[in-house]
Amino acid sequence: MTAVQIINIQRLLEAAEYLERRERECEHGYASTFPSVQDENHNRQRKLKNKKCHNGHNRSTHNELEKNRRAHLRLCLERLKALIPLGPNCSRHTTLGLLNKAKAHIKKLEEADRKGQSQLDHLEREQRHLQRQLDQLRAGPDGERTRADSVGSAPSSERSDSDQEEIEVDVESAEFFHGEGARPCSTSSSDLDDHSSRQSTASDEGYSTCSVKLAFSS
DNA sequence: TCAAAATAGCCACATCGT
DNA sequence: ACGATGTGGCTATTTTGA
Repeated sequence: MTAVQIINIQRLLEAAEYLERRERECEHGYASTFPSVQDENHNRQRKLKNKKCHNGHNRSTHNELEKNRRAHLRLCLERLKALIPLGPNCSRHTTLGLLNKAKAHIKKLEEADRKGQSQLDHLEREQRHLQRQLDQLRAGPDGERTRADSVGSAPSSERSDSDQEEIEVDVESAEFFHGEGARPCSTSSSDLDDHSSRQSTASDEGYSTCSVKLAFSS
């Protein structure tokens, strides 16, 4: 089906809608304009003042607009419903209940985000601390080797066994956080079934833990 | 340019059906 | 009790015509 055919069908539907509305409005003594030609006749019609309606809206048009507005509200509510966990008895929810659940869910997400950020800060501080320790160990007790940029270079053959051991331990801890810490609030993440928020959280954590791993495994 | 008219959108209330 | 709908009123914005 081509785009032109789709447009034609769309116009047919609009025409049918118009005829139906026209027929309905004739019963009440009003007349509405065809939507697509409304723009063309816009100026001309503006000049013809509607004497039946002092505010320019006839009743059925106003009702249609109001129905559309409420349909849009319902659609938004349905979309909202799809985004929040509704629990076991999700068959029937009032509008008020749904909005309250959404509010609680947003609060929970904000709290999870705050905790995740806090853990990220803690891990970054720990990383800096361990990096300093590593630099000190490489420099040695006499301070002869002071190359701070030797972390990213190839492993030296003169590295001591204790250095090697500590690096391996750090890599393990980094791996642990990469696997387990990707979702820092794992205790509460089981009930967060919002895919988008989970994705964003996981990706953020994944990025940070990746940097931790790179710093230690090089 | 500006006042008046037209239009769009929101809200509250009433009523009806489930 | 709750949702859907009709209705009138109000305000902000846009359009029109002098």
